[in-house]
Order: sequence, then C-alpha cells, then structure tokens
Amino acid sequence: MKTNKEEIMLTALKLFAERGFEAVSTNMIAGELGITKGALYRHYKSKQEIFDSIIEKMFEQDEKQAEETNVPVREYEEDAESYEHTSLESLCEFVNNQYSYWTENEFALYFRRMITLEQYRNEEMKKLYRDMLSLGPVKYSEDLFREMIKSDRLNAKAEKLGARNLAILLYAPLQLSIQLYDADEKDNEKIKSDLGKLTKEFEKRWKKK
Amino acid sequence: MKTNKEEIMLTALKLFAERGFEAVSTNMIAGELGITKGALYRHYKSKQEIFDSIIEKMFEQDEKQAEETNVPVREYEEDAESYEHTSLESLCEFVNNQYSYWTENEFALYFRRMITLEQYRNEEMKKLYRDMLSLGPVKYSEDLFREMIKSDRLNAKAEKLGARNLAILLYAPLQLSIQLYDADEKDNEKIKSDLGKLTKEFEKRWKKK
DNA sequence: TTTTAATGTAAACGGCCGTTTACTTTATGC
DNA sequence: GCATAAAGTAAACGGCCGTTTACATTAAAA
Repeated sequence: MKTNKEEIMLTALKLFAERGFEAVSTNMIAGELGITKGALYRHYKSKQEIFDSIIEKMFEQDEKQAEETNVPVREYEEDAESYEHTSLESLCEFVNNQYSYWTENEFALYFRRMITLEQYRNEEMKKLYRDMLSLGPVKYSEDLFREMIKSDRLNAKAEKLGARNLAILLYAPLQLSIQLYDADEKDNEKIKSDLGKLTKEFEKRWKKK
Repeated sequence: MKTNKEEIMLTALKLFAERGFEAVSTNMIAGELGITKGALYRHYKSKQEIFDSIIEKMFEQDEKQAEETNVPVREYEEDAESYEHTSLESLCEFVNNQYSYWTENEFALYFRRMITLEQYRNEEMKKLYRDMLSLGPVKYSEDLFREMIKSDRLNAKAEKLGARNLAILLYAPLQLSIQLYDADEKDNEKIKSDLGKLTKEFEKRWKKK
C-alpha cells in the first residue's frame, strides 16, 4: 500500500519515452513498480488514461515554466504590445534556458522523448510535437523577431535576412544541441557552454550597434 | 502471385515509420499488401528480418549516395589529404543536397522517421540514429572545418569560433529544416529555398576574403 | 481494537501477437 | 499442356495483450 498516481505516471513515462506508448505493456509498467498489472487499475482506468494524464501534467508544468521565464513561451497574442519589451538578450537567454529545461528537467526530458516517438502516429500527436518542439517555437521566435525589426532593434543585415530566417538561425542550434545531448548525455556541460557561445555570437551579429 | 520482397519491405517501412517497429503487427503489413500474414513468411523468415533488411538496404543506398555527391559522407579517414579539395561551397551544397535527400527520397524519408522512432530503444538503435542523423554528420563537418581552418581557407572569425561550432552553425539549420518539413510537407519549397539562403549567408560570413 | 476504505493479488476474459503447419492456387519453364 | 516451384490461404500454436473480476491484505479512521 504505497504506490501513488504520480509514481505510476513517471514510471510509465520513462518506458513510453524509450519504447513508445504502444510497445509498452501494462505488465512492464507494473513490473517496474514492483506490483501486478491489476493494481494499476486502482489508479487509472486504462493505459490510455496514464498517457493522457502525462500530457495533462506537461501542460500544467509548461504553464509554470512559462511564468518563471520572462519570455512568454507559446501562445501568441495578436496584441503586439506584449512583445514591446522583449529584448534580443532575453530571447537568447530564453534559448539557453530551454536547453536546460528539455535536458535537465526530468519530466520534460522524458516527455520530449516520448512525444518524439509518437509524432508520426496520428494528427493529434503530430500537432502536439509540432506545437511544443518544432514549428511552434520557430513561429514564436519569428513573431518576436518581426517585432524587433519593426521597432528597429536589429541591424540592417537582420532586416534583410528576415524574421523567419533569424528565428531558424537562433532556434536551430538549440534543437541540435538537444539532439547532441541525447547522443551522449555526458557531453552536457560542453554542449551547454557551446550553445551559450553561439547565442552570444548571435546577439553580437544581429543587434543594432 | 505478385508480391516481392522489395514491396513488402517498403510497405513495412512506411508502417514502422509511423508507429514504430514493435507497434506494427504482421497482420497490418500483410493487410496493407492485400495478402494474409502467412504469405509474408514466404519472403522473410521473421518480422525482425524485414527490419534488418531495411537497415541493410539503407546502408547500400547510402553508399551510392555518398559516391554521387562529391563530398564523402560518413567514414572519416585519418589521412588528412582526402579533405584537401573540399571547399566551403561544396560543403554548403552538400547540406542542401542532404535536405532533399532526407525529405524527397522516399526510402530515405521513411527510414529517417523509422530510425527516429527507434532511437531510444536500445544501444544499437541509438548508435544508428547518432551516426546517421545527429552526432555523426556534425563530427564529419567538424573534421572538414578543422581542415579548412588549417589550410587557411576560412577567415579569422571562423578560426576563433572553432571547427565544432562552425559545424553546429552549418548543420543545425539543416536539421531544423527537416523537422519543419515533417511539421508540414506542403512548405517544402519554402523551407528548401530558406535553407539555400542560409547556407549562402553562411558561406559569405566565414569564407576568407 | 474494530471498521472501513484503499491498495494489493491471482486468475480469468476475449482478443491479437509472431510464427508454423497443411493445404491450395498461381505462374513459369520445358 | 503439364510438371514444378513460387506464392497464396486458413487454421492452429503457445503466449502475451489490456481489462475485469473476486478476493486478500494493508493502512488509516473511528
């Protein structure tokens, strides 16, 4: 009489992140917890419900994360005013924070891997992956850069390159850094400091002198 | 009496690329082909053998691809001479070719997705993913940049930034572009032309004047 | 200490898994 | 056209799937 929902969820998440939802059996999850599969159903009414609760928890955690960092994370508000105070520096800092978040925060790390494995399964998963990890963040940065260009905070070269390409140039090294982390977790510190250098370099290159 | 090994392999690959190897059943593969699962075993002795033959075919195709493009793709030869004639231009062109290869070549496209879904399953898959899609290409570019710096083909800023970071700056936009393609295949032409712009920009920025 | 609710177990359920078997259909070479 | 080998079928195999059931144990409340 010990296991709680949180524990089951995290155990399942780790397995989902390594084999994919469909390939993980209730037996595996229970076995990992040292209980029998029947006991799982005291806490969740199905395997799917475990998965759904993981998604839900990620959304909750994501909101908190968004509040902590000064740069709003996902939802783009049409009202342009909200970006007026976003500086290039804070955006670069945000990128570095994102690296730490997706590699060092245990839940975020496994969630990212899980959703990576589910991204091609159906439209819902595809959208989730896109919004959280690929097109979403790019579009978000793009919007910020567009604002920066409008308010003349970037140099002429930046203006010429365009907001979308600036977003790609900033966001791509983050994405690759996360991939490099997955390739060898031991390189974490090196990867992180390299990313720091690259964002600093980015700052210098595009900021209005 | 029509189905051949090639047909089975490609059908299986598409399913593996969307759900993952373990989640795809022999029934699904056979169903997609319009035959019964028993018939599969006339061509392959197990589901695993279908998977293995996909890997094998990818290696074969990869070798051909490496011969066609003037830039050697993977295996790094200690002998530094082999890089002497690799120019920054051809490396950038190689990056653009890689985008087309991993999005427009049917087999490469589905193989990439499949291996993406298998990357966390075990050490063998992890290595395969790393070598073909993440750390491998970065290391390869890094070696090329190191040679370029040594032979003084890049400018002072490039030298200061270092070969690894140059590799990241060149390779990251390719990786992200591929992800963006997966997010919405219809954007292909736009993504490709943006990547072209970014590599041109890269060329101008780091080449010795 | 006794009651009660939460948490566990083991077994059963129908169903699908990968694979093998015995047998039938189809295409090809002589 | 007929033998033969290739390619298909349907059914069976043992085994695991997700889930439910009936019952036992545990921990907390009274």
